[in-house]
Amino acid sequence: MEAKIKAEILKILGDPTRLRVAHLLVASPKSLCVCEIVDALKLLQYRVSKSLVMLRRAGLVDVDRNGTWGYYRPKTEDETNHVLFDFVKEYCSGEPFDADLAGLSKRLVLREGEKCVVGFLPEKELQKLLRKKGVAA
Amino acid sequence: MEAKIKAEILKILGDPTRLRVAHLLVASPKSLCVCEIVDALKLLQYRVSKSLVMLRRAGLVDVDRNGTWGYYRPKTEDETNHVLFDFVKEYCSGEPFDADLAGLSKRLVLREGEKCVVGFLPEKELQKLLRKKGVAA
DNA sequence: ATATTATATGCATATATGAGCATATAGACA
DNA sequence: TGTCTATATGCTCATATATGCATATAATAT
Repeated sequence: MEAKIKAEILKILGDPTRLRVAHLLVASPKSLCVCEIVDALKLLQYRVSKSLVMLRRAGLVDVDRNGTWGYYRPKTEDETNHVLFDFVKEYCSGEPFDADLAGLSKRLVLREGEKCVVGFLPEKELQKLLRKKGVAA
Repeated sequence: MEAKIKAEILKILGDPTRLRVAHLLVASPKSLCVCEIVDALKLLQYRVSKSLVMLRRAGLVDVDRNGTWGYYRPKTEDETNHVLFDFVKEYCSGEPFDADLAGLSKRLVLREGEKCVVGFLPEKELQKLLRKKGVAA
């Protein structure tokens, strides 16, 4: 039954953590690795990791692995997903989604050559590195 | 937290029965009473009734009561819902959603003066009444 | 080799949810 | 009043899910 699958997918998005992760990926112009998502959303690593597993199982996201780092992105190859992604982008406005995106922009400053080169950091450490890069915290 | 509420709403839609009911209401040009939904979707009355309660609690649908009959409709007064409804309409294509709408059209033939005048019917009874009205089953 | 780091996962437990059935409520009408 | 009938809801059970923690895995760096 097709309704079961479609409902299943909505159920996956029906959790605050997963919705924030999905929204971040959908709204981000770049693939993101787990540590970047952790820092942007300020969530525990295992929570993000588990969310990504479920989003992947649901066929919503995919990962390009690059050594230890995994770069996640919305699975746009699947035509069916476009409607869903457009919706997520429009539906997830306001807080905390805006703050999530702001957190992500900051964190992405730490990339070097389009690559993630640090893991997830305690807030203080992140601020310090950002100052070093000359970015206002 | 706003994400919690938005996720909550998606979770409500994340169940096949509720998704079918929601889609039927969103796609229907008219408010529908419970018995019409039951016949269109061929589900048990208490399942439809419970789904409607949850959709109502989530602020997605509303009811105009008319004696024993309750006419349900998507709650469009809530601006936030428009994005959601547009999505549901687009996302819920194919089966069983198309068949649900077809079942609804047939059932709506039984209305008299825009009002529902019969409760939910066993399949045979429904067919008989439709033939009486001169509609191909 | 060893240590470190990024990411994934197993497990225990508490809680939530769905399915199914019986029954309550309340309006309509004889 | 009493009986239909449309709709709502209470209850129980089985299953599913979320949470939190500890730890596994596997690539990298020293």
